[in-house]
Amino acid sequence: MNNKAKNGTLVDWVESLIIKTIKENEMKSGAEIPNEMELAEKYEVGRNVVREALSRLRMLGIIESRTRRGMVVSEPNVMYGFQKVLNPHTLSRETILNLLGMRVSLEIGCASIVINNITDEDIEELKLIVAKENAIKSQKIDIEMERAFHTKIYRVANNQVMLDFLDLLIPVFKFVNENFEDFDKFNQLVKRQSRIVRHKDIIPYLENRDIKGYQLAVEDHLRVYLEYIADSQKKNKRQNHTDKKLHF
Amino acid sequence: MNNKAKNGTLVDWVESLIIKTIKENEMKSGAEIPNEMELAEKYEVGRNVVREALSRLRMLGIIESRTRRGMVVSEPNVMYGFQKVLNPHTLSRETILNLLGMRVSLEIGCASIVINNITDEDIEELKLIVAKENAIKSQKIDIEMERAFHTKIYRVANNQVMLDFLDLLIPVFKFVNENFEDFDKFNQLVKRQSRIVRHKDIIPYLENRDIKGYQLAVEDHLRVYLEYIADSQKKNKRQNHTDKKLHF
DNA sequence: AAATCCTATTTGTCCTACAAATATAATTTT
DNA sequence: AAAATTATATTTGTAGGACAAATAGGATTT
Repeated sequence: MNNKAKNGTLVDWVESLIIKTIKENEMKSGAEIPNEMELAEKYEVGRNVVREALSRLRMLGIIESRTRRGMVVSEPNVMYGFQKVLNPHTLSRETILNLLGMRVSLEIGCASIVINNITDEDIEELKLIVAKENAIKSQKIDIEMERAFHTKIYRVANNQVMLDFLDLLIPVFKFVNENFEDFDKFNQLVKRQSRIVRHKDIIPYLENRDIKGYQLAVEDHLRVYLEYIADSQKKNKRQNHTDKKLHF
Repeated sequence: MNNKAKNGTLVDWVESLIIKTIKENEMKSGAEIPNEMELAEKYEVGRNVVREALSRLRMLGIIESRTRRGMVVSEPNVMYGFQKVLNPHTLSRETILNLLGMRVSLEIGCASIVINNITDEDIEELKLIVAKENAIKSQKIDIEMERAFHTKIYRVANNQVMLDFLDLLIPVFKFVNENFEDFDKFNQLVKRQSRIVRHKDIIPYLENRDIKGYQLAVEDHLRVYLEYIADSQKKNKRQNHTDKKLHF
């Protein structure tokens, strides 16, 4: 087992080899992985190196390990690693805008799936959420209601991965609202043009199972973001600076 | 620094503390992180534990480290961790279908962004791809062309994260085509209904900057998947089994 | 002032040791 | 003989020491 660490570290190398083995052998969830000492001998590295590599896979949920019982391949939650990376403060403005774009696209794009799946009870639930939304005027609770509404929609789409993904994006959205100074301008601009489509305006399309109407309504509902993204892409600057304060 | 490892391992605990610190202090890319020994002392754990935790963050791109220069926070590629987890053989059928659904939704949903951004040169490029596609009849190259076309579309959307995401999904799509026995049925069913929309059928809508038409065309282009997803969600079985062969 | 060398620091790797958990084998009890 | 108990061995989790490689920063020489 030579060809060690061509460029990166031994840990990177071992990690890639283990992943490669799992993929190439088409190992399924439950398949056993050799213990740490065996792997260390096989790859001719120290046990620490193997442990670091395995620790990474363990974090992603690719493997599981329990004392004395050894390690097995496991089915990861595909969004688990993603979550740790979604820190708006470390992401570039560009990446954040890209994520915004994905959220908007997903919501518009899943229209036909939503319409196909939605039941009358689902619609009743949505109406309830909207009713609460209208009753309370507080801005902060508004965000919670916004979330409740969209979560319900994704749940109708019957897509847990998408639900997880979009749930992780909520803090990113919040961050844009609170920290991107130029965003508020767009918010007010769109308001002035009175193109605002609220949740309650969307519901009729769901009731009529009108895919195109629903799609247009959602698009208008998310208009602010679409405009903001379009505008930002032109400028395409970075809003990211380094900082060397003492944090720990 | 008590409250050690309530439930998980020390490594999990330290990992979460470091991530927490980075988030709560709003540390930006470039901010310095204490060295391994300091962290070990701070959290009252061995250096190995700290190293494993840091190794995980390093893998995700959350931090970078160079000998003697210490470690700094860095901007991760948000899709880097995702990539390692996307092994169709370990994912459940349900998750794979969810991913299919996301791909389809993204492609339909980014229509307005695409139409807004696309230039005449982009359209010429797409025509070139389609021309090649028509010239060659081989199935295998077809997949490459399929990829080239969609990659170009996402590139027009000017969204690198989405491009990365969908690029990672390509092997998953391939897997569905090759390994989900019931998928071929749908393929042929849709073909029989002659609802097939090819890439060349899509291009006119782009030329006319017709968002709705484009959206419908893309939806039809991906009809197989929509139907397949809808059908599978009804059954919602698992197609995942354990396997204990010797792989290493 | 510039170039060179030296030293201290920090990450990367290897190693040994032991605790905790637990699967398996050995022993005792019924 | 079967069941329950105990003992043993194995494997992961953690700690800590040692050293190599790289290199930032200071000391020395040119």
